[in-house]
Amino acid sequence: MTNLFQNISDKNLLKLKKILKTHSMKYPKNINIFSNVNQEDFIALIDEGSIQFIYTDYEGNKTIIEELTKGEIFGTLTSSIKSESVTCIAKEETQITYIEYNQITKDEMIKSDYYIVFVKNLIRLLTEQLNTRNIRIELLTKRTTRDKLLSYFQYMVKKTNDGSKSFKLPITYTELSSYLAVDRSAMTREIKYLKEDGFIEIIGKKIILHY
Amino acid sequence: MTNLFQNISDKNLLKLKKILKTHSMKYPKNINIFSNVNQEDFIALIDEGSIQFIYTDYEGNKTIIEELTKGEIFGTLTSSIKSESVTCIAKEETQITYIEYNQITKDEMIKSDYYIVFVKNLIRLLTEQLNTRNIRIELLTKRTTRDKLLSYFQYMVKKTNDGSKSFKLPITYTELSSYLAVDRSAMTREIKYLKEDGFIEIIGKKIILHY
DNA sequence: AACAAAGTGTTGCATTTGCAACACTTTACA
DNA sequence: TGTAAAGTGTTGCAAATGCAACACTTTGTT
Repeated sequence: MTNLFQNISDKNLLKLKKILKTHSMKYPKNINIFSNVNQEDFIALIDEGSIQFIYTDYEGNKTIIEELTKGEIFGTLTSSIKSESVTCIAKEETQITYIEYNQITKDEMIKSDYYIVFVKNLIRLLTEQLNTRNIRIELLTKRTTRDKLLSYFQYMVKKTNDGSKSFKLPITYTELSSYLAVDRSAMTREIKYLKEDGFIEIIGKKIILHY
Repeated sequence: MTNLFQNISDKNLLKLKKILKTHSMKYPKNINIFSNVNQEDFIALIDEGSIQFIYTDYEGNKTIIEELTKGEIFGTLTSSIKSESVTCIAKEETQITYIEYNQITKDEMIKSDYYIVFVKNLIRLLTEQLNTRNIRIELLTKRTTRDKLLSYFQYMVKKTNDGSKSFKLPITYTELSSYLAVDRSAMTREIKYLKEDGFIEIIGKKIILHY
């Protein structure tokens, strides 16, 4: 996992942040971030904590569009921040560092020693995010809940990558249903069928694949 | 829409391509791109034409995961290229320019005059792609075909942005069903209901919203 | 420790959806 | 220009799914 400021020494990091004129904000749990976004384009980095982008439809139903945690970035250039029906809330106490987009490409920045490293990190971070989006899209395009689950499980096993064909679910089942965009109870039912059919075995949050 | 080489003069572009050691390939229609990807990380730019990433499941069902056209980029860092079950085919005659990832951050490149511009373009292109992914995810997480369609239509009207509440469907209905991950015939049926319920009006590929 | 809030598992039922099959239209190309 | 391929519209039917309601468990907070 790339860190936006990786390979930059602490001393240089301070200088860099000064040049970029970053500023940080702390948000308590459940607080709505960005009640009013009408500023310059910016990049936001999650220093600590995690956030959720939640879509609320005309009937009040809520869907988690994306969840970002420590180390990930988002911003006016990359997210659906501008949409009225999407709110961004802090899932826990969260600290965010803001970097104005213009600052990144100004002369002083370009001439600095750490510019290249910073830009490299930024590009890598963006491509990593693209990857996570592509993976979710691949899952969401599955025709059935069963296929979504089986694919998600396989993906998690691959990601875990200890020799075993198992993994520990890193989120709640409720969140998983939201991630896969299926009804929670219907998902629970399908998981039951998967167990009955011998595809999987579940001990708490540990899921073992038999396929 | 950002172009990877925008704001670089033709003369400089030639120099830049030399430094980056780009090379281009032409692919005829329906040809499988990347039969064997085991090389360095690279970025691929579509100069001309368009490509599709197609997922084939164990039963042989095909799903279009993503479609990229002229000006868009993809590559080992950003796509599911490595997956065995995903193939990439040229939808029409397509020319692709390859840029090895290492070349972008080598000294000679960094010192060149157009480095900043190039990197700016690259970052903007990546964020644009992130946006298109986020939008598709927002559509795919809708609970029903009706909601997917209504949201997609609204998005298209917004994107078209002539005063009218209408737009011209830029793809076939078959492709739309794949994009929204629903059965084609079921989608056609739902569109019929939407017409009957007065939500929309369709003249060929022109879709007019009444909501 | 005590309570509230969130998460989980289950089920019946209505609705939506996918699937398959078919006829017809439009598009592509040799 | 004629033929094949791809796209479109339709329908019956079976299967999958969402929804609602409920009980129970776990987690979090004061």
